[in-house]
Amino acid sequence: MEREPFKPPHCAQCPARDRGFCGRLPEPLQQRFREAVRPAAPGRLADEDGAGSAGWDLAVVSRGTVVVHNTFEDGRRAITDFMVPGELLHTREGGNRQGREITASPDFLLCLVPSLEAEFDAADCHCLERYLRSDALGHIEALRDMIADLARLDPTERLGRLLLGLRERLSPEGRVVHLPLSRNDIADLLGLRAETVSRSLHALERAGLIRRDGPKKIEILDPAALAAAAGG
Amino acid sequence: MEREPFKPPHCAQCPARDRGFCGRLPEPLQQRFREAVRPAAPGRLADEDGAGSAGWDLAVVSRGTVVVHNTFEDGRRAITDFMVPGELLHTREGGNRQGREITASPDFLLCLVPSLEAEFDAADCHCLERYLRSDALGHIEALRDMIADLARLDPTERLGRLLLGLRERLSPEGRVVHLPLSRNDIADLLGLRAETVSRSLHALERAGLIRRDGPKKIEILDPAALAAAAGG
DNA sequence: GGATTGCCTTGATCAGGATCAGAGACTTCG
DNA sequence: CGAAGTCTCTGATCCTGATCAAGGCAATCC
Repeated sequence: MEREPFKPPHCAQCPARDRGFCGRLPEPLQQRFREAVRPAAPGRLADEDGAGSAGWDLAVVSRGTVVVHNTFEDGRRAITDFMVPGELLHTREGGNRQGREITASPDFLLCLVPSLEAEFDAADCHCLERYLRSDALGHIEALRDMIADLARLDPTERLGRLLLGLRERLSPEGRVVHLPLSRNDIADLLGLRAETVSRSLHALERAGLIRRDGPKKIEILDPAALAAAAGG
Repeated sequence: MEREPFKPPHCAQCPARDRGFCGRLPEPLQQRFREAVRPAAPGRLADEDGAGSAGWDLAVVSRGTVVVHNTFEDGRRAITDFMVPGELLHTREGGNRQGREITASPDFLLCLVPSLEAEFDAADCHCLERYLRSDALGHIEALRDMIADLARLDPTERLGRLLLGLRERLSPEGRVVHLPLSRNDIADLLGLRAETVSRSLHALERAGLIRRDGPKKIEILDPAALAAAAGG
């Protein structure tokens, strides 16, 4: 039986300790990674002028939800991406131009590695870079799926896929999803209005696919049927 | 005055020789890259079962257009991404699951590096990995912008932004854009129908923002005004 | 407690893009 | 050359989701 790997206090308390990016790293890199990572909650995640975009080489969401959104000149808003605990926060320096912002829920916490080269030897550094790129490529595919959903699915189908995606990311074992976003944010994420989100949730409930318990708590009664009803 | 760097025959003939990913590499890595890269036109870019997805570590589009599309169970189709000459083809092994495909125009040509580690020493390899990740992060931002457009812009605005984006990617100096996609493909890319694409092009023309010369050749008369009319 | 505020839900109406239908332009092929 | 096919464009109609409007509910504040 293997020895329990060393876990610094902040990792021991991390709700996403063994899931997500950290959990996917191979031992013993995972152990060294746990020692290098530092928890932090930057006052601002990113400035509008792009200056504060990246004071780190690598950031993992530990607690809370991080949201990426674009705002058009006339005020129209769209949420273009979001990350939950365990997921890498993909950004690059100077990436936050006009109208692009990154915000987070008030309780958020990040795990940061300010400089890979300062914390790891060349081999680990190289290995981490490959993992970072692999994660980025996976993220690209997730964004492409989002694009397909926005282009071709109706509101109820989009909502169904969002619920399934959230379950997979937040509680793969259970059937209850706690929505980390308000109706308005869900609308901005799915290209809808809040009223339509309400109506689509109602439709899913009437179809016997979900059950609602308050506005945020949603139980997926039949994941397979929900997936089938949401375009496969 | 610097000496003209060595360019293998296929690079000398490459329409995107100094642009895109290759052109952005620092000398002398660029030169070594040119020697390592091999032109190829794989019969199939990717299999449905994911087997053929990546027989290479790195691929740059040299000629033609590469298109990523999703198909839903009932036949609805969406183009989720596309690359033009000079751009990196971001994919990862096993990435092509059910309903996701990558295709290319008949004249396409890729530049491949089958294995970074086999072709470059550790330092160059590491440097290339960083460039690859940086490019992937830039691509993530482009996809996020696409998501915002699909979520919040009307058909004419989406088309305007597509035209501006194509100009920037294909001919930054000129004002004429040659559409690499059919009306149907543009519709699948923008979440519309081909009829709506036609009407929106007509609307842009009537507004004096573009001039059409055949279905594929479009002149942008006033890029700034077009940008303003397309949500900023 | 009562008032205020923010968020969610429901109803009625309206408009924009999908859908249906058909015609013209260009290419391919016999 | 004509025929068939594909692609593009235009017109008419319909339907879905946006918009406008109002009411319910919970948390916070005085």
